[in-house]
Amino acid sequence: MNKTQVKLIEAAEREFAEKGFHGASIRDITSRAGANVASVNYHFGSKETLFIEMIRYRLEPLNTLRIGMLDTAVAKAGPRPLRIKRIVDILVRPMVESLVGGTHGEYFMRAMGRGMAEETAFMQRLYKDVLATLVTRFRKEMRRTLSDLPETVTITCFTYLRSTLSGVLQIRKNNVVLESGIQFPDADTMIVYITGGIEAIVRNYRTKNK
Amino acid sequence: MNKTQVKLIEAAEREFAEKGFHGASIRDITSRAGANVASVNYHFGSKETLFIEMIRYRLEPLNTLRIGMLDTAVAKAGPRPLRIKRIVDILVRPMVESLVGGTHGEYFMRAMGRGMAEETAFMQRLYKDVLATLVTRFRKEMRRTLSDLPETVTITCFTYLRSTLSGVLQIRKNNVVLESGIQFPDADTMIVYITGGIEAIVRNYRTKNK
DNA sequence: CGCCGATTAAAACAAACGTTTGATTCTGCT
DNA sequence: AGCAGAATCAAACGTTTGTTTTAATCGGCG
Repeated sequence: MNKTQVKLIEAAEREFAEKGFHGASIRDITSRAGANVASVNYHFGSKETLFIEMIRYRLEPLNTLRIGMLDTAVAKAGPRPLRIKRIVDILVRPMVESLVGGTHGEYFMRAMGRGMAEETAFMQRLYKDVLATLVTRFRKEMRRTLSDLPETVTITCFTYLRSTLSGVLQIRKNNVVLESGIQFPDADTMIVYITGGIEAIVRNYRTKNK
Repeated sequence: MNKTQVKLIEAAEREFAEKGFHGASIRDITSRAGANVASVNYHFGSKETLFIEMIRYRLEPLNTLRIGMLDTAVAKAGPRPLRIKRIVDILVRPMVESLVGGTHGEYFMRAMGRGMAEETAFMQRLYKDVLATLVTRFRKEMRRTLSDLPETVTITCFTYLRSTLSGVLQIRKNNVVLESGIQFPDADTMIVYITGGIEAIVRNYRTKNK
């Protein structure tokens, strides 16, 4: 990954974040990066691949970090399954904190959120390339924690977790639509919210089928 | 709203749902509607206005319904503030059930979800036209329920509620990205989840500041 | 029928899009 | 210095975009 490629990726983050995949043009991106129009196609082959590589560039280290954290947590817990809150924490915190921290984080997350909301076709590729391992790994762990419940419940919980995450990702710091008093999320509250939601679903299921 | 206009709106719902605002073209929409390319500009003035009118067409009745339900609930409760679950229920159920019910609902919701994720500029108009009243009304009610807490907590709760909602809206019945075992949400579980999340935030705040 | 405003149809519009080309410059190595 | 391969550049490619224009058609009313 050379200098121009990184400049292009960083420009792409901002443009995709602000305009979405279709809304941002290669000319916007390259001129922001101070590069030639042809540079995207030269270095990445296509606009789609640029998007994918942009995701991979930030998400791959993040995901290995998360899987690492999950592994050590599991190792430390021994035979006991992890608590819901722990799983959610590992899944959410590194992501949100990288979002609040560095300048790029915010743009990247929104770019990803919008891209995932927008596209259908080529997102399969992104899923298989960068997300599949993470999702199955975390779902397996969640399954172990909720082993007494049917799998559908686990899936439901995971669906809401993902929806909340992707919904939150799309919030921009100076929100336009939601204008009056939207609050940029911090990791702690978000974990509390998601965990609370999941535990409520579990509780609800248990009392209904006891 | 004449026949052609309705046909255009229904076609727009599907196209916008499947391709997003920028991804769907006027030619896609008109040819699906069996109308001429010029019809959108003749009847609605522009692609953007078509989108706005499409939202208004479905959302306005839904919102008056929701505000009506909230009013009667408040009237019945008398001086007592509504419970969180009640507020969430009224906000979520009519929406999700119109989504699961009629054929159009699903497309419309996804179209809205994607549109809101995509756009920045002209969504302000949509917000002021169709969403503002609803949001402030419900937030006022939530504020009354959580009156012992600082307003920032209410805002936080409402932010997560909105994020979850918008995240869930974007789920498509046959999901591609999330492929293996995503579950289309039902109103009940969704209400349980959101309420559980909000109550967890509230609980968390109270124990920290007791 | 004959007229008129409303609607539809086909064609053309300029602008913007992603991508390709071919020449030019830059870079590292012998 | 001189060469080869990589990178950059301006220019142009063919499409597609939203929108406009102009002519044809429709529907109701006197």
